[in-house]
Parts: sequence; structure tokens; C-alpha cells
Amino acid sequence: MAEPSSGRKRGGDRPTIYDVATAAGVAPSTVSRAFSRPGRVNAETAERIRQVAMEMGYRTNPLARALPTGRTSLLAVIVADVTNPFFFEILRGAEETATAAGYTLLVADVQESVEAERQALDRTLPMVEGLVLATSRMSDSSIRVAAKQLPTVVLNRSMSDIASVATDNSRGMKRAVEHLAGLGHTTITYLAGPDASWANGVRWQAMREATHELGIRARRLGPFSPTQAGGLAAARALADAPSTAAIAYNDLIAIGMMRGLMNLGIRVPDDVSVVGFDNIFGADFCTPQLTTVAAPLRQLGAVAVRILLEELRTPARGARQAPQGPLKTALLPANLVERMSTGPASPVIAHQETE
Amino acid sequence: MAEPSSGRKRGGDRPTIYDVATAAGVAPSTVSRAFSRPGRVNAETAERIRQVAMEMGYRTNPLARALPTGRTSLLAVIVADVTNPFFFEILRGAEETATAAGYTLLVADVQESVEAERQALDRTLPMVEGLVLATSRMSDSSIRVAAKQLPTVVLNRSMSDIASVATDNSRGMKRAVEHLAGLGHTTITYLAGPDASWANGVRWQAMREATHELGIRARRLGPFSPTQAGGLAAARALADAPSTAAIAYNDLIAIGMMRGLMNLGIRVPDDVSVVGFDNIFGADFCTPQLTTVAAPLRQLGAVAVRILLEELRTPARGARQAPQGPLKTALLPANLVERMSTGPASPVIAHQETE
DNA sequence: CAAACGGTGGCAACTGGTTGCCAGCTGGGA
DNA sequence: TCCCAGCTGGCAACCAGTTGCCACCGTTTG
Repeated sequence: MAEPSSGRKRGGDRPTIYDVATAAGVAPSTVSRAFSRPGRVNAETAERIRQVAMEMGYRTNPLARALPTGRTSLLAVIVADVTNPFFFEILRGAEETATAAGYTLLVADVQESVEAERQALDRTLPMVEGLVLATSRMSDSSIRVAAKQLPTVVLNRSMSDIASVATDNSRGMKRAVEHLAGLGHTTITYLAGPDASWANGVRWQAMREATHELGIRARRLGPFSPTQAGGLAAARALADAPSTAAIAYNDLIAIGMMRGLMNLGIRVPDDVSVVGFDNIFGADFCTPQLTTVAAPLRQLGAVAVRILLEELRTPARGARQAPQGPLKTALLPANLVERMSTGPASPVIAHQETE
Repeated sequence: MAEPSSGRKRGGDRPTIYDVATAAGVAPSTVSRAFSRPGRVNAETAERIRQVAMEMGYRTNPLARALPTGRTSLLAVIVADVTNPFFFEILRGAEETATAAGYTLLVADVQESVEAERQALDRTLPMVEGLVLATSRMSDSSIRVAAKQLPTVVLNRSMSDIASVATDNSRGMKRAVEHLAGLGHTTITYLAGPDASWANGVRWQAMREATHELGIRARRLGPFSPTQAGGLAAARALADAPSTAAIAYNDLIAIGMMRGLMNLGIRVPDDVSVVGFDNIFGADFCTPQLTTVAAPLRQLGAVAVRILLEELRTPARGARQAPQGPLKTALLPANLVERMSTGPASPVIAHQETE
């Protein structure tokens, strides 16, 4: 026997359905049903049981419930880097909707490491009912392995056979390019993020298309690490190969780059216009305030969880082999937030650049 | 019966200790011991079992293990607001040490709401082994109730009977006041945070002491909400009752206030010197870069988890009544990061203030 | 040579719910 | 009046491990 009548590890000494059953003069199974299967028990009986349970301070043990049913009421969110503000609002959105639905969030930070990510999955997979992979760095096939085990939604990554929620990067990028073109810029430089990032590819691709349509030139520098440090490197690269406008893979790079440019004596937006991506925390109080393509972060998290919940509600679906039912894939709109880091292309700059 | 031989909900169809036992020709209990109680089983037998288990792809089911033992390998961190950058590094620190020790973090965001916090506790308490309350807004007695159930560490709050990890606010505040006094400021205004915040009281108290020691004046405005919006309000309040130096309850207020002051045509640091608290993400790229009392955030989270782990390692300790053993309480040093938001008090300002 | 002992392995009870199946009771239709 | 069906409630078999206790075995000791 696991734990004799001796001291509990928990102070509560919580009553079980057996205690409640005895007190209410019914069988344990009836108590169980009174809670989990309303209607299966006579209304009066159920009411009496609930009454007694309440008085005894009974709370159903989630572990015990989870063991036979698999319903842990836990969802895992795997984020590439908790300290990246990109995830803050996503987490908030996910947490909100999960909590509202009676689920609890288990957050694993994998610090941009594929190895840590695999470990986190190993550890959490058996405990949770669903998975949100927020910008996973793993390969598609690794993700598929996980998705075979339980409902999975990927964020900001497109996979034909797995539910995903992404920002409409193309449209956002197009807006940014149009904005810069409208200010008279004729060449735009893209400061690339990690090659492993799906969004990076999409953004660059969209930029090429948008610039092509408008008859202006696109250039690419990088890849840079998606951090402020990466932005500093980007600033040096941009100083070596100047242009009047730059679009960064994300806000962190943009912000770091603006600092770097300032240190190099290059003014934003007078000499270079800078556009970021994501509209993260801080984009509105950096100097100058950053013009950026705003991703609907909160919604991103919320929608991901909502899709998960829906999938969990559907019947048992055998071994989750065939993705029957329409595979949910959401594309949320991004829009441009115009702030202070972009301005008209001035000929003076071209001069300055070459000095 | 819960689930007949019919289709599993999980694709894996994971083998159990019973399968392994059959395959290895031993009893299930021996398999169990081979994993959880090394030494209790003959080395050769154990090795053979492990071999077989490995081949079958056996993984022990954490739920099943948790039910009789209570060991869920889960720790809960309750944060007042996940979108507050103050928590980012704390979470990272907590996550790191928890993961290293084989624990997984369960993060609950309670959005500054006492009600949500109570709910989060209700939900997570039965599933986790330990609790980190990051700047809980609950009353001391509510916290004690939780702490009676399982090992608890509170962050940035001092409670005589509960383990806590805090920043040495007094010392940090003292440094900030000395810094400002050294620049010639003779009156310092404190922009208060929430009254419910323990740190708020400590900081104000420490500021009064420090100013008293140095023979300068302390003033207090507020309370303000610990957000950028609160900072905007603080800016208005400060404009109405000017002084040459201000220390904010936290960086968010400081940053919001600097923006507000700028809008009101008041220059930082020329007209007003501003000092924040916490050195959050963004404090180095706001305008002007914020001078702030740096809290060792990452360590804060790490130490909290470490204390928890240690407490979990100690014997069973009956019903956790008496806090036997030295109650761990850590005070981590804070230091002042001098950046651009503070400068010498200029007499000109006094003039401007009264115009 | 018997008793004592440490090392191993197995049995079975136990964690706390869930649920398939069955039986008793009641009520409605034939 | 009899039969069948629909409600209810109980029994007992799970879920997948953990662990107290006992038995067996070979060895050492008195």
C-alpha cells in the first residue's frame, strides 16, 4: 500500500468520493456520476450528494480523474524563448481562453534549442491533452510525430497536415512596402531572421513580390539572430551597404538596429527608415517609436487554444490517424502601425551614405 | 471499466510495466522497482529489464506514478500579469532550474485579479508539488492557507512564516537616493504603485529613511497602476506638483511617465530626473534610457525554485504543520544601473517649474 | 547442524476516480 | 394483468504505477 493511515503529505486530508458516498448513504459510483454525468443520476439524489460534498469540502482529484480518462485539463504551450516579448501577449491570449474553458496552461521555454524542445515534448506529452507549438524550431517531421500523439496546433508556421494559426505576413509586408514606397524609397533592405524560421521565408518572399509589383528594388542582409544583439549586427551590415529603408525580420532586430545605427551616427528616420514586425511590447517606447507590422498576438494565442479545444470536444476519433473533419487553419490579419521610425527618402541621405 | 481493449485515444499505444514485465519474465513490481528504486533490484535483472523496456519504447506514465505518490513533477508559478516584462526573466530563471531538476512549470496568469488568483490556486493546487507566488495580490492569510497544503515560496513579499525570495529594495532605494542627491537634487518625489503591493511599502519606507539620512526631502504621489498608463497619470500628477527628481515604483510607471512628461513639454533629465525600479526588458531602449534599480530577476526565479526543490527533497514532514528546519528566506542584492534619465538638478528648472 | 541474516523477487493492496453491465423498481401500453 | 421499457443505483473491473510484507535462497555464524 502506498500510504498507510499515517500522516498525509498534504495538510488537507481531502475527502474522497468514498467519504462522500458513506456520508450521503450512496455508492461511490453514484457520487462520481453526480459530478461528472449530470442527468445520469436522479436530480434529488444528485442535489443531496452535492450538498454533502460541499459540506465536507470535497474536491475531485484531477489526477485520479486523469488516470483512467486521460483528461488532465492541461494544455502545453512550447515557446521558443519566454523572454522574447513576442510571446507575452500570445501567452496571455492562450491563458485566457484556456482558463475560461477550464483548462490550465503548462508553459515550457525551450530557449531556442531543438534539443530542449524535444525534451520538453517528451516530458509534457504524456501529461497534456493538447499542444501549442509557438514558433517551433523543430523539423516538420518531428512535429508530425508529436501531432500523431495528440491534438496539436502550430503557430506562425504552415504545415499542410497540421492545424496552424498564423499572421498574414504577406499582406502585412505588402502594407509596409507600400508605405515605404509612398515615402519615396526606391530600394528596401530586408534584415533577415533565422533561416529555420518559417515566417522569415514568408516575409522575404512577400517583400520580393511587393517590391516587384511596385517597381522598386529589394535587397537582403543576414541572417541575424532575432534579438537586439542581432539588430546591432544588422546595423553594422546596413552601414556597410547603405539604403534609405529597411524592414527587419522582427521588432527586436529593428530596435537593436536603431540603437546600433544611432551609435554609428546614422539617424532614423532621417537617414534610414526602419520598419519592424510584430509590434511587441516596447515598440512604442523605443527611440524613435517603431513603425511596425502589428501581429494580432493576443488573438494568435487565443485562436490556437480555441482550435485545440474544439478538437478535444469532437468524439474520440480512433487513433487519430486520419485528419477527418476540416483541418482548422487560421490566418489572422496584420496591419501596419505607423509611428516615428519611417520618413520620406531624402536625396541628402544618398549623399551622406557615400561619404 | 474505463477503456476496453478498443481504440486508444493516444496514437502511441504505449506499453505498460505489465507488458515489460511479461516480456522480461518478471513481476510488474520488479519492473517498477528497476526504475524507481535502483539498488532494490539485482543489478543484472535491472539491466535486463531496462534493456527490454528500451526496446519496447516504454515510458513511465507520470499520471499513474503521481496518483499514489503525489509526485507530479509539476511546480506552479502564479504571476500577477504575464504581459508585465517584470516576470519574463523571473519565469526564465524558474523554468531553467525547474527543468534542470526534472520538474515542469505550470504558469498561471491571474491578470492582477485576486479572484482569478484564488481560482488558479484551486485548480493547480491538487496537481502540483510546489508553489511560487510571484507578487501575489492575495492577503497573507490566504497565502498561508495555500502554504499549509504544500511547499510555497513567495516572491518579493516578506512573510514571517513562509519562505520568500525578495530583492533588497532598501539598499537599492538607498543607492538611487544617493545617486540623485549626488546630482544636487534636494527633493525627490516617489510615484507610488498599488497599495496592495508589499514592495511598494518597502520602497517608500526605504526612500523616507534614505532621504532623511541625507537631509533631503521626500514626497509621495499616487498610488498609480503599475503600468505605462499609470505612468501617464503620474506624469500629470508630477506636472501639477513639480520636483526635479522622481523615483517610480517600477519601470513601467517610469517609462509611461517619461512619455507623458515629454508630451507635456517637460524634458528628462534636463527638467526632471527619473529613476525606475526592476530594470525590465525595454528599460535600455526607451527614451531616454532609464536609470533604474536593477532587480536580479533571473536569479529571483531561480532561487525561488531552488528553495522549493530543497523543501521537496527533505523527508515527508508530517502534515507540514511546524516549519521545522531553517525557514529559507533569501534577499538578493539590487544595484543601480545608471543610464540617461538622470542628470544634475539645475536651478533653471526651479524657475521653469514656477512659471 | 540449526538458526539467523541479507539480498531478491512476487503478491496483493492501494492511490481516487470512471464506466460497462446488471438488477430492482416503476409506469405505461397491450 | 402481464410485459417491456426507462430510470436509478450498485457492483466490480479497470487506469498504471508504488510499496509493505512475505517467502525463498544461499550464506554465514553459533
